Amino acid sequence: MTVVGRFSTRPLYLQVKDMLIQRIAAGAWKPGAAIPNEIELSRELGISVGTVRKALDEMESERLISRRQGRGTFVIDQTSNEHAVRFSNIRDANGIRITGEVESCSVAAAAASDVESRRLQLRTGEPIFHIHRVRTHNDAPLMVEDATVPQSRFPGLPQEEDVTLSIVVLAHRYGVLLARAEEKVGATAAKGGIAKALKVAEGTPLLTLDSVVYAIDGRPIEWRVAHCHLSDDHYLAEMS
Amino acid sequence: MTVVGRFSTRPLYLQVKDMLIQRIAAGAWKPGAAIPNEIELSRELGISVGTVRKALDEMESERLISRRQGRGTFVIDQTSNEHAVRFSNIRDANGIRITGEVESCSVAAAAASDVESRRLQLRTGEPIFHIHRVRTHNDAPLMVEDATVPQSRFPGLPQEEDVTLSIVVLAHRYGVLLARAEEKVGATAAKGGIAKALKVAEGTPLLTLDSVVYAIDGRPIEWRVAHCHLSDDHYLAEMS
DNA sequence: AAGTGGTCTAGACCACGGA
DNA sequence: CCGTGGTCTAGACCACTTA
Repeated sequence: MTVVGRFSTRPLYLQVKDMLIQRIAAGAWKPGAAIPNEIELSRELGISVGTVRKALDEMESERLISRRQGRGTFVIDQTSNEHAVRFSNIRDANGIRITGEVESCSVAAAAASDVESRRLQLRTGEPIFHIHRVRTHNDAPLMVEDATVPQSRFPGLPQEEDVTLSIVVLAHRYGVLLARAEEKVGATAAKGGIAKALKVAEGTPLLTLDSVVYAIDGRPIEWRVAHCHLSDDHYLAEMS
Repeated sequence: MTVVGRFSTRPLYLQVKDMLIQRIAAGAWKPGAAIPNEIELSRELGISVGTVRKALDEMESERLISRRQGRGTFVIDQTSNEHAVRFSNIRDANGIRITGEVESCSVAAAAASDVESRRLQLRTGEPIFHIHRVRTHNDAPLMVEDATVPQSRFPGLPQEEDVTLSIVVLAHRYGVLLARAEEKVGATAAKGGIAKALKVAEGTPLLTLDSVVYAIDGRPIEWRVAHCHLSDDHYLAEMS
């Protein structure tokens, strides 16, 4: 039996949450698998069920687990279709989130420039990867994107053949749990290589997305600048 | 003493929440005022403190109240600067949400067209108001917007001199509590009257916002189409 | 010091899902 | 039927704010 919280002022339920998050990130339970029930967890930790419940409730609201009455509590599979697109606000005509399919892709190692280190909260010169992608949807060009990620979080990335993956799936493979993203949206005129890649005339208005994805520890994981040409698709922001 | 929940299967804490929301919408407590403490509410309703607490926790997450340890629980003032801009994703250079200042404004009564009735979940022909506004920020044109609201929710609106108000403040005056909004974002080229109003050349890429604001009962309150020219400002979407 | 919300406990019973 | 999470209770003590 593990007793938590004896020497910390951090609320017990947050300590429980921290510990469970760590266990999930470490892969103690596979995605989709059930975790021990409330009673069992409370016994294991030597605390009350209500405290475990509060930790689990918060984790559910952060999309780390899914709880269903009568069935149990399950680790969410971040790589599933449903969750892999959670940081894309682009939706098809049916309102389904899409990311498109990667048509071409290239990776290069580099040192962080001033602006890159600022957006990713690194020191200038820290090693990073640049990932360039062209995405299509229904065989039509959808977007051109340039992503930057810190090498420290994705060691050995260029060896992987997985740079076509969405950041959600990629982060999952490297044991990074994602929490949220911020995306600046703008309108600019297509020009040069971007117009060519998207097969539109120069001057066509494009949606530009400048987004940063943050891990559960609050640190930035990916900075991405994308230029999109949306035909049957649209960008949908939700506010509450 | 009021006893709730005897003849309903709806969870007690949701009934409590419903009742408190109704009281707030009815103006039983003024914005910014403290509501009775947990113990008092639980005694008044003849239920446990934990149940009251669960209702209040949900209401806080929906921005209806604000709770502060040692002070009390307060009704949020939706008309305050902080909350009046909550459905605008446009931010200034400092990252502060802005809506701009209304430069010109006009209102007209009309019957809902097909598309309007669809977006606002009305029947075609139901009475609506059209509100046209031009907004500036720092003396530069910011956006041209056309809003549509159902007359049923805002009886006698044209008599008011308040059509320059944001939908959040307006809804508050008519006893409507807002919950969330959805906004389609696109990029189009400026033309005609819109280019003139925004003082930009024809063909300039503009951000178009097509948004619907929903009340706490889930029904649409406002449909708005805006064309924005953002110079020092930007549009920021947050995802989680 | 008094009053508030925040945390934590240790139960009880209910609603749901699957065997 | 059993096991799960969901609701609800009735307390205790703590941390914070204000007077």
